[in-house]
Amino acid sequence: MKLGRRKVENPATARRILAAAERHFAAQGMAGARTDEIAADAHANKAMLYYYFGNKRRLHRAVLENLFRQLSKVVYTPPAPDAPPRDRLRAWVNGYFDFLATHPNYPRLVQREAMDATPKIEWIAREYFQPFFKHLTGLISDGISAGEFREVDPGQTAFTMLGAAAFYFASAPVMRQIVGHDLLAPHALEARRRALLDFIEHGLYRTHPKRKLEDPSPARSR
Amino acid sequence: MKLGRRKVENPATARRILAAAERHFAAQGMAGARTDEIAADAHANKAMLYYYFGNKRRLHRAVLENLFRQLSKVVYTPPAPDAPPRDRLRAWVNGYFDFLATHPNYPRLVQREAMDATPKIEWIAREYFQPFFKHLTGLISDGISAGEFREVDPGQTAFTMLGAAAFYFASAPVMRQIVGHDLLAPHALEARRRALLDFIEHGLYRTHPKRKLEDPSPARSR
DNA sequence: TCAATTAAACTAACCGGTTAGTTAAATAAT
DNA sequence: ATTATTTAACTAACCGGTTAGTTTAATTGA
Repeated sequence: MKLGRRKVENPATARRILAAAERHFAAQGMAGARTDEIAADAHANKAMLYYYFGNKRRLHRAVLENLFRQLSKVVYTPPAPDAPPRDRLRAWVNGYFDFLATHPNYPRLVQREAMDATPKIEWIAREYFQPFFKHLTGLISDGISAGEFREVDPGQTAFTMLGAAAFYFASAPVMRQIVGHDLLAPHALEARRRALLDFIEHGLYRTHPKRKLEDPSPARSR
Repeated sequence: MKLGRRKVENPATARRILAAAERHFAAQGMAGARTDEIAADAHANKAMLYYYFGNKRRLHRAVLENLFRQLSKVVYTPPAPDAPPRDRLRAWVNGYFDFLATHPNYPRLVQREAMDATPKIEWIAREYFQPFFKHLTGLISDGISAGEFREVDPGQTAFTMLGAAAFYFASAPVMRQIVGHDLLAPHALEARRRALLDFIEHGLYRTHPKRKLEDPSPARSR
């Protein structure tokens, strides 16, 4: 027999706090973000932050895990498990790119963690980065084995791909001042996606698909 | 004319503080770094920090400007101003790579600034990032005009190159946990340099130089 | 039906450790 | 002597976290 007010598992306040925290942690970092500002931004009392998340560090961790969970759902699902490596890699890049584009706080949050020298984030490396990285290098290795890719070092190539993708998003705040337009605007994003795939392709493939200049290519496989 | 002891331009204490601040700001960020710890790391009293640099923000700025100044000297000097674009770009990449490798704090410091949304860093964008970026896109444009490079978007290609280079160094702290060895060790750095140049080359060049598998290539042009 | 009960959700005010920044006085160099 | 340099001790403000208490609403019993 239950008494009292029923507990709702994910109340609006907690979600607002999580969303505000995500913005503030991405923009200012864990040390720079202010709990008062997060609470104000979430239209909540500061104590609610501690009521729902315990302390600042656990709130920060909740933000990261929430994003990692969403990323995992997207990036590990092979749309065509036995398609040629070339297509599987392109699908992976597109999936990752879509995630970055729709979660603009993610790149800065993880880049901040990646730059952190403290061992406090070992769980991130073990739990999320490691499988993520292994998955990508696996895709590249498959392509090499199948003879579709040049005989590159998969790890180095993964670094290059991840850097080329993440840097664009993580640096968007300043780059806006440099190139004069918003890097996250829809048309800019599509241009970036195309440039990224083009560069990966010509940097990785052993055989370059012939491309007629005036003939529009068939619809991009996503 | 005796004016008493002239204020020395760059006394040992100030240099030690600057070096310690560079490490701490790179590892913890502006907000996370502690002035007491910087002072202790520099074997100086905290007041010295304020005596020489005024306040924390100006110390941070001094750290950045010191690095930017060093970078400018390296990366804008064309070793062969009328060499073919291909060689000039490779020289540029090698110069930038060398700077990153010898200044391991730089990538994290600038990445932190690049991710910062505040307008407080406008001077960085205008004074350093903008010319730096323009210079690189200029090199790429030259290569396209000369017919040596594919007809890529110079800005997008610059993003890719910068990201591929910077990400490796900025993420070195975590990546060490993921790949199991130190990314900044000398042999790892040389492997990275080769992989980076190889990827840029095959991603950018219209004509791929033939390469014999067993024949060691001539000494790398640096 | 309807007040009593109970737990969840929320708030305002406060606390205490931390941290950027200051000061006054001593020491070193010329 | 005079000025640059260095130090320990200090202060004011900030900020993460707490607390004591209030409000809201679901449930229950008569």
